[in-house]
Amino acid sequence: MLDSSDSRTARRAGTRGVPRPIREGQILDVAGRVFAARGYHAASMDEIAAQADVTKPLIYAYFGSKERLYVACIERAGQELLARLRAATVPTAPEIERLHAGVLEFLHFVDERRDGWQVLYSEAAARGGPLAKEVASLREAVAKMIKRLLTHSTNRGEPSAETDAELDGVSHAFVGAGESLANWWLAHPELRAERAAELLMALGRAGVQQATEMTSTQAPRVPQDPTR
Amino acid sequence: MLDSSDSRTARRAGTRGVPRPIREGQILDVAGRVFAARGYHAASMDEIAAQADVTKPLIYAYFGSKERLYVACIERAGQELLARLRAATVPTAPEIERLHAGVLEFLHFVDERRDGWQVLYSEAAARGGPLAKEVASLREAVAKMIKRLLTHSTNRGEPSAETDAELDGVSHAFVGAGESLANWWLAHPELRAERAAELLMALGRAGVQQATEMTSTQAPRVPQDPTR
Amino acid sequence: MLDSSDSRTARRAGTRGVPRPIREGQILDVAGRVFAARGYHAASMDEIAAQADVTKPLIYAYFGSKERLYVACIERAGQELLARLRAATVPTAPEIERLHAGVLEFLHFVDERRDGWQVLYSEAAARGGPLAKEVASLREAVAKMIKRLLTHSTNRGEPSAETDAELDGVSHAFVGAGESLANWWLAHPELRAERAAELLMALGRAGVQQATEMTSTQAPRVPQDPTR
Amino acid sequence: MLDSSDSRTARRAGTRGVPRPIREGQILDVAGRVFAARGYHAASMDEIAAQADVTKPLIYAYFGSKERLYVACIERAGQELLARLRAATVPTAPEIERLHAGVLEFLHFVDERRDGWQVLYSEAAARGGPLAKEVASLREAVAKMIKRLLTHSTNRGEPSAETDAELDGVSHAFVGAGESLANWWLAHPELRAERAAELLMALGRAGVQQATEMTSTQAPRVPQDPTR
DNA sequence: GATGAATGAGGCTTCATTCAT
DNA sequence: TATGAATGAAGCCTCATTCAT
Repeated sequence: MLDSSDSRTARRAGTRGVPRPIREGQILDVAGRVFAARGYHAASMDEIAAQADVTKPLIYAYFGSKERLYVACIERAGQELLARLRAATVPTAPEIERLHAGVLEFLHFVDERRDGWQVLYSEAAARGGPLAKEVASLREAVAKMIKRLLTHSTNRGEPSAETDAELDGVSHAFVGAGESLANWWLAHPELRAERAAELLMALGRAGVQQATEMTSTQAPRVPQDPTR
Repeated sequence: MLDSSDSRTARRAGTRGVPRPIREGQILDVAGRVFAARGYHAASMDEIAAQADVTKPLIYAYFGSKERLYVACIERAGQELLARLRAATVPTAPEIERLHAGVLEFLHFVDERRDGWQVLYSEAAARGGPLAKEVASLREAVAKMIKRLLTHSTNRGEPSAETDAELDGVSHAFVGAGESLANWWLAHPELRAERAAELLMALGRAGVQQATEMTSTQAPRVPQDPTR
Repeated sequence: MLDSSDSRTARRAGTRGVPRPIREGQILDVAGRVFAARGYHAASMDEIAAQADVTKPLIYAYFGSKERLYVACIERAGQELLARLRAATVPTAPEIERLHAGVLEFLHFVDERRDGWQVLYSEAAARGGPLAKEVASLREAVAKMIKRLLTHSTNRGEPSAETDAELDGVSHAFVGAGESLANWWLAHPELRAERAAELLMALGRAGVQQATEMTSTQAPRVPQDPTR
Repeated sequence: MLDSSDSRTARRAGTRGVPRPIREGQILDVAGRVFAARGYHAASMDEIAAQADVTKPLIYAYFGSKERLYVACIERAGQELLARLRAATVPTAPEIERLHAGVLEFLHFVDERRDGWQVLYSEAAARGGPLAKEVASLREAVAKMIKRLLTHSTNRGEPSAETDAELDGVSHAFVGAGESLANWWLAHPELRAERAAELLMALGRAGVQQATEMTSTQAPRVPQDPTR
């Protein structure tokens, strides 16, 4: 299945004496690629070691376990994503523009760092173990960012507990929409990033609208048909 | 040593002579639960067999392989979901109401058949093998349904190729929004299904709006701020 | 690996009420074919049952075990071979002609009953278990027939113990030559059976010659080059 | 329960840090013995590992699979046999002497390396898979050597296509005779190797004679009785 | 005379992980 | 800083065989 590259026979190039941080970087790069390509469970330390041109004991010396290696990958990609989102959404701009900028930045991240993105997304739904937690908490972080944007853009005092839950819901829905669109987009590059962002923004604006209604009046349960 | 929880001594009740279709049902039930709880890779045939109170060879006799068992689970849950969606969205109603009914039905499905839903969602993003394919094709089916709703609700002839791609994108975004909201909702049952559906519908309406613009005029790239 | 003919799903034609001896015959035919094609170990009762259009319990009712089924196959083929050899080598003819007739009959048997032959030969060399014994004893029987032919054709009283061992050796060598030629011949049918028999006979005559020398004088250890 | 022969408790001496080539040798030795004793299918990796005082994963790391381990055994024994045959049959000697030397060397090989020989012979006839192929191709190699000896000893230009096939047949017959005699001989060591070789040589000389006739004139179909 | 349902046992293979240098 | 050698545990799968009708 893995070609003929038996991990035992793999001729190692034998780069020795590389300083630790650099090696860690190399390893994380490869690990990210492999995890993205195969998913956590199906990825094997053997393959990662072979592709990183390093022996397994070294990986264990540096990362301790497969799980910790995986977490390190997620962390790296996740922190980068968060940082880019933060940097892109300067607080002085109007909320709607911040959202737009964030969405665009997200799409760029996905585009540029396919592997990083896939590793984040691929196990997003996997259950069990502490693996899911790591990813889930990242989604939570992004959802929180979105929620803040939604809330702030309609500043009318503290939302009620019920309204707060609904805001959470909308945020998660929006995050999911972004993920799903991003994944579809990876397979359909004919759509320009700006246009893809537009599509998402349409949903975002709907979210803001919804949020506005929710925080102002008790939202009507059956809104009249807007297409009328 | 006498601990009855020894995995090697797993107590089998030993119901014998059960007709095949019934056994298959039992097994699928259990398998769905286990796959949902652990994910495909982490689930073990041993655990499924033990919980189904059956020996592994029987499962292999009936389903052939772990993968085929998994596919059977997906198929069952997926077909049920699709059927319910189709039944819920009677073609005579206005598009927006059909969407609303579909969304509601989806949430009910998720609520009633947590396992069925989780098994569908859990590996949605996993890479490799025919496993992802099965799930992906199901998503595609749902996305197609959504797209049809979006398109029909704005009847203005054939969309251009570019517009068509955008409709695809919106549909997938919407599907992702629904999945994500559903998953969040499972952990936050304080929100009533009707309200959750409302939240999604807000996004859906935005999608319709977007679709309307796209199919009528060449959509303006930078729509004016709706909050103004 | 076995096409899609899962033994569980195989639609049985459902011939019921067939008298036992006939069913046994059918089963033996199929079993012979399968054993010949796959070898004893690789052949599975499932496949035999499926191909014989019978359920496994029936085979067990009739033959008791896989091993006994195999032995039955060997026995049937072996007895037939021995019977044909005996019938072909009428005792009144000169020894050399009897040998020739036997060789020819053997080749005909191999030709007509490929499966029967293969099942005899295929495990001829396998070690372990009582399986090898069955085949080995058959070879022994044939070797003894050969030896008798060799001995009788050079009647000069009782051979010494040492000479007797050598006669055994020659006989086994001749049997092996026949088997090997037969197997080669199956893949090279361009050679007519009569001609193949001729080839073997050349070796046989050499055996007789050797036997003659052995039983008459003390055979010279280094015979002069006959090509000179 | 405290029986030390519990297969689950198989005492491993635990020699660690043995260089790979040496371990490979040890493993091949054991594997050859086990394959020879049980045949390919009946041999179990568990037994081989236990007898080699090594764990299974090591064997898999070094050989990849049961089949490849088997092939490695065959290759080693086969290459040794071929090498010895080549070394023994120096090209300067007359053909008949080369044949004699080869036969003797073969018997010595069988005698000294019982296991090596048995592993070569045991599955000689087994059907299916690449296992048979490996052995078959070795037989072919030996048959070719024999054929060359037969052909060269009767130098009369190119044989016709028909004659060529017959030469092939004779060669295979001779190979089979040798195998069979060798196997019989292993159980009857009272015969000295030189004498056993003599027996085979008698057949060999017959082969040469036959070859001579074939390549000179159109061989008579019914040669007169040589015992006359 | 025949079967659908079921199992105990065991085989091959792979994986994450460690030891000793 | 790095590795060659090695393992415990567990997973998937298949097989010959039986029970109950």
